[in-house]
Amino acid sequence: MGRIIENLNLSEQVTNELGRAIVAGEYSCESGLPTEAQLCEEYGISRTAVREAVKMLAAKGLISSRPRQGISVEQPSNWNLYDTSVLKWLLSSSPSLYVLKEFLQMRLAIEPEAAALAAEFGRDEDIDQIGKAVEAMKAAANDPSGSMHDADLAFHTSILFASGNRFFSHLRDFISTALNVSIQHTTPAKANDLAVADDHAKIYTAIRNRQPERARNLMKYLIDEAKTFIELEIKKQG
Amino acid sequence: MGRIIENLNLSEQVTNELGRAIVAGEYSCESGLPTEAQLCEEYGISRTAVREAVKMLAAKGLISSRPRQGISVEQPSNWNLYDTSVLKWLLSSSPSLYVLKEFLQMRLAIEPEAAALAAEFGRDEDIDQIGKAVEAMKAAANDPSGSMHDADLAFHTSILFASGNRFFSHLRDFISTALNVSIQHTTPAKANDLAVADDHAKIYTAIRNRQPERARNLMKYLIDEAKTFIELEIKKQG
DNA sequence: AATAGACATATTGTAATATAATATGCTTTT
DNA sequence: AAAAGCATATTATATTACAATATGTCTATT
Repeated sequence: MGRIIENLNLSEQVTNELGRAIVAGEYSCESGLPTEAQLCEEYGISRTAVREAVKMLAAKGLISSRPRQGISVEQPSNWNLYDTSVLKWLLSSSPSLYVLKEFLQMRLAIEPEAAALAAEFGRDEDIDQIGKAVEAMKAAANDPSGSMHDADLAFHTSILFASGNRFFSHLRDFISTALNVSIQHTTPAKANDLAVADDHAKIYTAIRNRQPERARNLMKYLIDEAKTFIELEIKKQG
Repeated sequence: MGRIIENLNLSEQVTNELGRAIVAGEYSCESGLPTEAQLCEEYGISRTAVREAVKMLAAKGLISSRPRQGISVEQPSNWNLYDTSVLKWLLSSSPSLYVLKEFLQMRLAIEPEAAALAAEFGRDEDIDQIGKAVEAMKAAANDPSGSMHDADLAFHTSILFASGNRFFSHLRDFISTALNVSIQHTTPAKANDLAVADDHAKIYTAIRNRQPERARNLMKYLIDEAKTFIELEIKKQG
């Protein structure tokens, strides 16, 4: 109420708040959600706004509503995890180290294959974009004001795009989120930045030289390192 | 499995129709969509229903709407391809052989890794489910009345589930859709059914015996065969 | 003539209210 | 005790009204 965050209109705000609450487990599958009328009162808004929020959450697989029965929470296995909002709500509620491990397992499946596809089928102009990202990483490694993080993101998303496969490209938000979480758990060792940039450059070169197997293996190695690091962290904490 | 209530309410019907039209390219990014008022008139329904449909489509990343500007179509790269509805609309409009190739590239990334994860971390009771699917495949191979297709689906989804990773499990609808499209393009060679069932059984055995690398490779081989077949088909037609 | 500001206008955003459809449980009937 | 029917709670749909917000046009000032 008091604080105004947002470009978001009313129903989007309610969607956010309800989505967060559902993913955080504040409403269970059994208990369900309050009725529309109750939600109206709770938020002090009209039924129109509530219903629009309900429809949006239903579109993301989080809830379903039926007459006389009310609004029920869908099983988590039906939630659309590849929806950016759902992912955001999930990260804001789960202990992120475990989610991070799941992220890395997915990245290990996706990214080496994407690199191989980019090397095999990628269009030259799309591969140029990977090169630009590598240059930006090198620059950021030398210049502390440059954003290594942004360049890193650009590198990985440009490879997904260069794969020429829509289903890979579309995972850019997913991978970006995974990288963001990764960063939060990685001690910023600026000294390594140049070595990291070099690892990335090697992948670019393999793609540029149309060496799918080499690109795949280098990418696999890159992510495996991060995974090993995280598994150590989990062992420490748990 | 097939709990399907084809009983769509009004806003869901409109969502379907508009979603299909958008994905089919009947509304471009530039032209945008008709105004809410026009849609009301076109479909002969109230603004409530139209707005709810618009909100659902916006939640799936297909459109966005702003005051005074109207409803605009988002760039296809923003569409949530991992939404079951969006996938359905996509398949109903695209030449499916090409989409099928993209599907298979994704499956080649996901499923071998999922099989390896299942072998490494899968819970025994989840692996049992894979075994049951294999038995069902064998039974269907001998008994023509049995559904090979359903058993095949169950096999692949149970491996995703046994991976223990939510992001893999959630791709079950995606993989199912891919398999369905595959089936449509595969000549039903009932004679091979027993051999096919045997290939699947080997993967199950590898997972059961906790051999991640073997499981990965066998699965890779299985999908690669389908991919090779499809690439031949594409060469024939194009 | 150029530019800032005011204003008209079209379109979505929000609200309020009314009625219909639909399940669920209770009651009545057999 | 089982079946039929009714009451009721809840979402589904429709209608109307007004608010908020951009966009373009017109006006006034320089």
